[in-house]
Amino acid sequence: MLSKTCEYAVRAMIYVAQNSQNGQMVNIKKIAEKIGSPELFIGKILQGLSKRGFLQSSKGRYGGFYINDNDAKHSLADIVIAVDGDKIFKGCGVGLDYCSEKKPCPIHSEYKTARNQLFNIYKSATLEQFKSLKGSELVMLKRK
Amino acid sequence: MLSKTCEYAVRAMIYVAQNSQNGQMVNIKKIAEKIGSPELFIGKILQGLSKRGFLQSSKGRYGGFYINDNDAKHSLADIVIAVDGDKIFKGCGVGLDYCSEKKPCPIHSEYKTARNQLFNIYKSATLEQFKSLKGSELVMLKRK
DNA sequence: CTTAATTCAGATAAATTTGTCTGAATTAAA
DNA sequence: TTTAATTCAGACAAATTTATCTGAATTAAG
Ligand code: SF4
Ligand code: SF4
Repeated sequence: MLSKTCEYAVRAMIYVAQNSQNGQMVNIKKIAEKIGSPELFIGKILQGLSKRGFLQSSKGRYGGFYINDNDAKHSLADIVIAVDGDKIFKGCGVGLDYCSEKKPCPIHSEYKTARNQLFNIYKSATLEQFKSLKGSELVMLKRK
Repeated sequence: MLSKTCEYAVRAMIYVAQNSQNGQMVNIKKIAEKIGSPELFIGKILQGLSKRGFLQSSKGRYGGFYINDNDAKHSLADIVIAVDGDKIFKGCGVGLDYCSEKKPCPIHSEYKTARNQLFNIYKSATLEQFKSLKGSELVMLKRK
């Protein structure tokens, strides 16, 4: 399961991607409102991702965040790993440090398959894909 | 991803199940040592599960915990849900409150499939299965 | 140039999860 | 019956995650 920080990050990135067409950008206030997160918190999160090059920011009045064509190539998995690390995609089903392929437990093989599948889902879902969902097909990114 | 509490719980339950043959029981100290958890913490966790009927306890000197044939029918999913709730098996891939089947996002359908598969894995892995793994085939339940 | 709105940086605070302490109750063995 | 080892209950503490505050730097518009 994703951390709250990571959930906010993914939802925000999707929202920003969807609202970055031709020079458009969005500010923290709007983002927080749309994804249902604390304003200052998602601010911090995006500032971090921005520093690491996952999205662009523009300071000063009328500034905000946006995602260019290159940024939009990132997958949800990229974001998840950037924020939460890869434990969710690589970790053991019962919390052991390393998957002991030598002496696998009963669930090991199946668990690994399911985990890989989960990874593939997040990995093949790019921001670009979400970007192309417009208007009525726009996903509701706010909880409840 | 499971909480630490839940990981300890699952590993402990597996260990207790594996060491509950014909009247045998194990105490907290031994369990903690074998699964690599803080002693008092796994104590608290098992006391909770015991109250809820997931395993049996015997107080006083030479007491400890054990899992009877009926308890051993429980699946890992039962334990996970008891400790962490079912969010991990039912929740949304990006942290929304409810899966909106009406307007699904691009990952919805696949995500749901993977999530269900994960559930089935934990659900079909019973303590009984682990119990039958003895001796050299015994799983290493300690981290690292 | 001034102003207002924004990102940014670093400190702080609140909430939750994880872990510990203390002592009471229980029990089997000696 | 005494003793030692255990579970149990409830309070407490530490660590981590989540969230907020404060003020500085930046920038476009007027
Ligand atoms: S064999 Fe099972 S318990 Fe061991 S690392 Fe793999 S998933 Fe985890
Ligand atoms: S459609 Fe996607 S975002 Fe919406 S609830 Fe389902 S998994 Fe979550």
